Amino acid sequence: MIATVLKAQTAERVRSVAAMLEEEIVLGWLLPRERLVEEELAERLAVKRHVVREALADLERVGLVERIPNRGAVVKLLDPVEVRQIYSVREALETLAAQQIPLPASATVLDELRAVQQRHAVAVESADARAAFRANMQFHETLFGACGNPHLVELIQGLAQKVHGARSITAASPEHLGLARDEHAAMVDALAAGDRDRLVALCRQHLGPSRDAYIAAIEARFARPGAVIAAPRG
Amino acid sequence: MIATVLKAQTAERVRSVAAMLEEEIVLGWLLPRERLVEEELAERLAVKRHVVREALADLERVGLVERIPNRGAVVKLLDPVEVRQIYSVREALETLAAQQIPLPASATVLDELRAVQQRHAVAVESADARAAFRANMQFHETLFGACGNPHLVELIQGLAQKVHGARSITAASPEHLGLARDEHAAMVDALAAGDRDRLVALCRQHLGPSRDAYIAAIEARFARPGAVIAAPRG
DNA sequence: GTCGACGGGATTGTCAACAATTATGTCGAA
DNA sequence: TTCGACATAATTGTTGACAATCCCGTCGAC
Repeated sequence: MIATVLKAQTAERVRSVAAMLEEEIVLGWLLPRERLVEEELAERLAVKRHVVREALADLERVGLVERIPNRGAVVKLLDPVEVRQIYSVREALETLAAQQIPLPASATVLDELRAVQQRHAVAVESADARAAFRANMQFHETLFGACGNPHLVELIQGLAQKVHGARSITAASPEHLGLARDEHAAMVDALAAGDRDRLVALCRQHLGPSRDAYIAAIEARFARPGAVIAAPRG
Repeated sequence: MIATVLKAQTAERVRSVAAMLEEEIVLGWLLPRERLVEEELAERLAVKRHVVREALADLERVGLVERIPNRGAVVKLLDPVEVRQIYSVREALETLAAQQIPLPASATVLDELRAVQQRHAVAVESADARAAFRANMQFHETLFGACGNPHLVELIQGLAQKVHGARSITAASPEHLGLARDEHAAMVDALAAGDRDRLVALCRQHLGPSRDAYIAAIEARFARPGAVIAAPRG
């Protein structure tokens, strides 16, 4: 949990701190609505306060964190409506990307994908949530990166980041991790076989469980007394 | 061209400065590859350097500006490949949004749209590029905002911002502005008539001219000697 | 003449002290 | 007890000074 940044330009340290905080959020170390105090984080991560400040600003832009002037930052909790909206766009974008991947996939892509998938499987096996998270991210980056449009990939990743706050539920659950691993394997098969319809369908299915688990968790664990549980929507 | 920010929280001042720089880029005051010196901007906009710094970080994240460590920021120039990629995604997202707008559009939306369109028409008539730009932005925000998914709208706006750097070509051209005005009018008609196919087609068509003008301008005016003109793609 | 060392100037990056703001706790009066 | 005024602590926001870095022109050695 200790930062390993000794000599680096600030920009990199900021990214590093932001990434670290993001992981802590995904892994459930930092829970929604939890306060993020600048000085405390600065000391814990062994950086100066202004670096933490910039990192928090970044995370706010991404949508993982909420900042209120003069009051500080907290881990953002999405309400179910927002989650559904985000997943709706994710589905459209990932479908779009999947449709543009040249099939059958190149050996380069397949090799890298299989390597990453291997790491993911190992991480799942050993219940290493952090490693699983990283491998999972890299799997999707590689997969969608194959579509050839970096700007599309950027959007897909940005949307994935937004719902990271809810990830702590699925990121540690063995069933979810195992399911994800199997679905990844199926995607690689579809890529190799050049079966576009199956690939697209798999990408779409892949989103469902995490979305539903997230929404369920919000309603079960983080619901505010008096908070309105909104109706489903597009 | 003078900032009118007297008393405000820093966050707002940062947004204000970022918006001002964005406009100067769109209007051609700041050209691609032009340097953005922090102290100079700070003095010109009557804010502290630290505010300019944050604003530049924002614009970098958006993609309007490029920052190199220890060397500062410059207005980013997209190459034709990137422009095509971005417009490709824009088309997909705007189509998606247009398909989700409830038809026929509500009176509220139509009224606001017509009001904004009116302002846009006036601005075009009087060749007020800045007002036209603002009205244009607001028109699209209102239009796509009607789809009901704020996250989708956010993505659409973000992509539009990315290509602002090239906007200086079309933002001042009377033909382009006039064409945009007419197309906006047609969109409002389609919305009122509940003609989804026409609406979607119009949104798609609306993107073409600015994209082509941008690419042409890049190749004609900003091409680097020795720069490779890439083939069309995606 | 070309190349590398060197220095000055311009610009960005870093920092810690200070100011401003908000939250929290205490006390007294009704 | 309950409420509000006030003081105090915790935290964020702001600033200017200083350090580090890079660009560029100059000069000297080969």
